Amino acid sequence: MNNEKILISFPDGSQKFFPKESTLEDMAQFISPSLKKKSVVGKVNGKVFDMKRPIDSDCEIELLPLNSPEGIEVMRHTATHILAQAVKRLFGKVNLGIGPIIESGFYYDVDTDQNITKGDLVTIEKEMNRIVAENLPIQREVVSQDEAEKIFSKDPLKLELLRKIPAEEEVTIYKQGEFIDLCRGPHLPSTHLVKAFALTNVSGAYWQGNSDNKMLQRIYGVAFSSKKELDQYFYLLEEAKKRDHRRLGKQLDLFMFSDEAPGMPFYLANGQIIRNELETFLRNLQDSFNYREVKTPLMMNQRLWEKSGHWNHYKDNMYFSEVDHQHFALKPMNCPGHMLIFKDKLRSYRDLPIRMAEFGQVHRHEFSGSLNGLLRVRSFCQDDAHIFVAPTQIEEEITSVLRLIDDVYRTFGFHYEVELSTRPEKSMGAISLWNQAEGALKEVLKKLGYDFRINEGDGAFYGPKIDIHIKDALNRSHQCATVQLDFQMPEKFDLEYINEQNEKVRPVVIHRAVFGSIDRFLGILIEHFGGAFPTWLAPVQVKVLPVSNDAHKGYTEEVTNRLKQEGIRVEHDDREEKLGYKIREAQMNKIPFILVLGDKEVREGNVNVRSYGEKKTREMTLEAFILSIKHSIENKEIRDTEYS
RNA sequence: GCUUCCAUAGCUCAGUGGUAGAGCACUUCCAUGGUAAGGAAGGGGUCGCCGGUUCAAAUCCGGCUGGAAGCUCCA
Repeated sequence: MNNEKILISFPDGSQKFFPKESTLEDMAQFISPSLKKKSVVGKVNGKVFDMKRPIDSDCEIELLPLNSPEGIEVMRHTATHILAQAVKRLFGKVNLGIGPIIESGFYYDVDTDQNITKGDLVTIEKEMNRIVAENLPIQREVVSQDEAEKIFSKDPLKLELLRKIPAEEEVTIYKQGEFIDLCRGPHLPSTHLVKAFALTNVSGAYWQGNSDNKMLQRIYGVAFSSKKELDQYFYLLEEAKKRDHRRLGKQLDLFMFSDEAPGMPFYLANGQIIRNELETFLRNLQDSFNYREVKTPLMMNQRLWEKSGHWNHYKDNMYFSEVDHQHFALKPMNCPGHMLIFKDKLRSYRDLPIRMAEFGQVHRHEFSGSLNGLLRVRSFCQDDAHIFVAPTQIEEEITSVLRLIDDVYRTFGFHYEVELSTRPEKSMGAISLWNQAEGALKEVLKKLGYDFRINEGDGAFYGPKIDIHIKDALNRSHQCATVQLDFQMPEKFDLEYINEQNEKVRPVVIHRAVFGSIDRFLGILIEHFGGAFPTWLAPVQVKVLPVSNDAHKGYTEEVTNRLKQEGIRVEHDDREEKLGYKIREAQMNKIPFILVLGDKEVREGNVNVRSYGEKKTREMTLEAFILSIKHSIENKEIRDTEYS
């Protein structure tokens, strides 16, 4: 210890000298013992520091409690060390990979001969709790590369990580009890501050995310600053499970799957109604944006795919068939078909832009392990369109596409984020063209005032793209719409139009989809609305129930027929069952409106209306009900109950 | 495709080597007039498929198919 002093500034503006090499813990202690007790980590000039890390120069500090965002992150990080320590204690010979924090928790990748199963998680958790109870102080140490290599000489994965650390960077290790880990930190001062955690899952994960590498066992956990938040987490998980589109799809008879066609959905009558509504909605909107709808074959000669470049980039994911010694492929995309339509006749600049839309069924052979209900399938319907434009029309046309997308998403109440994806490694065409295309997209987004994120290297192989991510009712993000610029396809297919100077020139193609996949979009809608669809989408919009079949059958039939005439999807439940039974069933089927008709309604020519999710009923004339429900359907009103 | 787990009645699930169970749904009968389940009886399963171990397999082992959570991939 020397006598040098450093000047420390606190958040309230006050300042004080401390001996050099003082720690945040010392400073907290100075202010008050209770602050020291509460603080688990701190910020030094905005950077998160361990409580016990010596400070050697003047700075601004801020002390943070466990329930601060930084505190929680550091706590999760410490939790993952405790996990690794527990696994080492229990399984002996274990090599550690990486153990980062993720949303709500953490994981650690471990390499061990022993197979860790979900059942082992309980045992590991117990050991973790023991380590927490042991209240092990956590110590940070700066070491040299050489020292570190000695420490981790028996840890091949750690050595690999260590050798990737640039020479100018400090190498730090963290110790708690017998456990040492290579780690950037920071960490909590002691293991007992990890309060509320649970291990959730175990799965395989490739070392360094590369499928050529060894597969490690990844143990997942969640951790929060209080037991209450942990409980809340599991509660929300339960809620999400209740909304799972696979479960609701079964419960509401929307769709099914069969072993005879893995990854390919069968739509039941109820689900097909919703799909048709979605299609009709977009078809009408596209009409107003001057699109023309086409239909191309499901299967085309393999030659076409070789020509388009899909063969090279995508053949492993395509389905093939051989008939009459000819090789055919099921289309994985609609674009080549649309290119053929464009080429079918001579085009003039006066024809542009040509907006060619198709609800096209595509087949893609996805890995069996990635299939997931309607969200990830092997056959789906794209609301695809290809817009052929002159280069000068790009900006205007993209602007109009983004307007269309906005119209659609607003209808469902989706907020969305915009992302620009640039040239991937496996790309086609000249880099200068790519740069030009990326520049054009950026320009439009800026002009429209979108706050967009750039996703380097995530573009399609033929061009950069704008992806739209929607946020659902549980605040989960889904990529749906995409707008892609393509200079390659026109080149490959030698597309031309005649310009003002009577010269043959190349058009540019804009690919775009709004729902993306109707199947996937339906899956997202099911979860977003929890199965309680807005009236315009609901498979059954009104259920008509007589108080007594004997006395009110005539009137319920009359009302049902009247609603049918008005184009409303209505069902009449005249089974010999109690009224309460029928109401329960209608509610469980999440039908927007129940009409109960008895003596009173017959006498007054009224209907008694109960909306989904509500206990209260309203009495009104049949005509008033028709007017109101038709208004709701025409305006595609969103019921507010689905956000509750 | 890879790792781990799972597959029992239409659905949700119980059943750890000795003759297949529950609730809901379904069928029949009885009852039945006002906003979330009226009562009784009955039918229904080659325990995903194929093979092995065993006197005996839903149960143990192997393969296949399908599913789940991740990883990888996603034009």
